[in-house]
Amino acid sequence: MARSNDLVAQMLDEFADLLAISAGDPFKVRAYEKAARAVEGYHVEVERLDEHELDAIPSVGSHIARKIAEFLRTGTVDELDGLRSRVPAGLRTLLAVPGLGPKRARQAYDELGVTSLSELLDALHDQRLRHLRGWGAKSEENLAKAIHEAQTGGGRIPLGVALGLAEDLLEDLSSVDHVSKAAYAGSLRRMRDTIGDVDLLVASDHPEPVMQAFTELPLVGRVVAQGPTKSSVVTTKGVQVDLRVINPSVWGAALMYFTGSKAHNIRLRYLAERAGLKLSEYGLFEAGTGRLLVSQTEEDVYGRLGLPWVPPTIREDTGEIEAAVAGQLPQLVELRDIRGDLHTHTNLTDGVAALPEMVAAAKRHGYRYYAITDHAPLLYMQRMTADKALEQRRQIRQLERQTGMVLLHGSELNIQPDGTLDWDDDFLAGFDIAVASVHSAFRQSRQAMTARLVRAVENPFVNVLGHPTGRTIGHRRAIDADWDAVFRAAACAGAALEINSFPDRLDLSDELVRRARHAGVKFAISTDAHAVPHLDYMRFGVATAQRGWVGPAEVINTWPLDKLRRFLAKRRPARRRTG
DNA sequence: GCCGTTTTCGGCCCGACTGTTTTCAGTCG
Repeated sequence: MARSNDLVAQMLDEFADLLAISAGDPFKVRAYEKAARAVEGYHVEVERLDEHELDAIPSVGSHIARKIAEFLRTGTVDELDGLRSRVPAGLRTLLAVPGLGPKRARQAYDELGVTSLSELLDALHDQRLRHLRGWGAKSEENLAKAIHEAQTGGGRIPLGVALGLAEDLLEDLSSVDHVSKAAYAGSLRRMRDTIGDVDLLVASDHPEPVMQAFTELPLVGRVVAQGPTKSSVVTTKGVQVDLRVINPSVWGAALMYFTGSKAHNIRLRYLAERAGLKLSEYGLFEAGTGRLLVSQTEEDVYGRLGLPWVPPTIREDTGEIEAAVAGQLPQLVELRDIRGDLHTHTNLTDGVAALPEMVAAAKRHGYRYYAITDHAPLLYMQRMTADKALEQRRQIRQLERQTGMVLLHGSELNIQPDGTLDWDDDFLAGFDIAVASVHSAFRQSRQAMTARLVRAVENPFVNVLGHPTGRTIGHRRAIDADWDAVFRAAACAGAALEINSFPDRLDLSDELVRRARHAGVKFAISTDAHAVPHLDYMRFGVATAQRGWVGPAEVINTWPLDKLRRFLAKRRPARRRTG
């Protein structure tokens, strides 16, 4: 089930949204948002805390602590119910439209009675919004575009959400009688960045009770179809989940079939056909006699086709079959290869955990080294200063001595529209590592953006280009640049490209990763963690790297420390003594 | 609503960008 911290954070976010729509005190709105982030990232499950302990969470005071306690006790909060009754249901969903905030959502409701996305689309269609104060034709046009983009995102859900849901469901299913194996398949197992519906596979000799249990799970909102071996449901949150129950003896063939991709399966069946065989979800058979040859494990089936087992993350028919036939499947980077995280934040800027907590968590992950890369001054809202950075460096050195862990003091710099960065060279030279990222002016022309990124990666102090395209999945599209030119420049200048593991970023994307490889760039797979639980996102970044066919040698944070240090240092001019 | 070695009251993330406004409001990061 969902972590209690996430449920509480959702509750507080709803509080903040409804207050904002009700034109409440903006500082109060922010207080709820801040508390939501603090709870979400808090290292202890809030359901285990009493009101006094809740109050001790930074950014949670006595009032919010009381509301959290009420929520955990009763499942709701009186004051929130009151707010809900005063704000039309549906109005809140409009805040998810990029570019539409609480003020304008409220205005559309007050003056046009708009309470839902479909009513907003009607109003757009009738050109009624442009007559409201502060609106015009251009705002209508931008809004229509934003809605269109969000919708053609296609109802797909981010990998991280789908995986969490699948794991919750599998945990429930595994405890059902007669279930011998349970796994997720489909695009989720291939770790695509977004997932259409969740495919689950269960091995059992008694399918009916398993199906019955599945359709009665608490997460199920609606049963779309229910049969003895296949059922489809829609969860309470609107995600479609398909379950297939198969005999344990055909596990391997079924898992292959339901993992896909469709294109990969078609190629395999073609290979089988040419060898006088027939491949289906029930196994690999002799075409003439129909005799079953293999079906139990994926390795068995691939093996009988004359192929090594193909990792699910590359089963897209983009060359993996040919490589497998030739015995040249790439060695892919694995989570266990990762020796450290090179992009993380603390509460010195917009993280929610203090430096010692993050370092302790990194140590629990078994990392050999760990970089702290808080934001730099040009992201004004973070109020970073040189003094703060130096004080943090002092603390880091002290923590290194205390924990015996190798800590790299870094910074996440801001790439300005002209490609320049925060701080001067002397100050930059004091950092162990610098990640440079675009945080503003996302809509420059391709030419300007390319020049901007190239200038940034060519800066001798820049080691990693952070979340290179700036996309947030389902929300903001990638910036426009000549990526091949950027990749060439990065490879030439010795700057690594980040594969940001945050599930709504996954940036670079698998496709761009593959292109970047061809330019010979190195990668840094990092979490961009803003809280302790975010460190677990590493697996999403690793999966994205795998989808891009990346091997461990190409990933700088699989390297031993001395090799990593040489990579980080080699581009820098000899450091001038600054006294 | 949260928070505090300048404050228990009075601040609170600050600037860019966009489109609308004839001087600024809303949204975003």
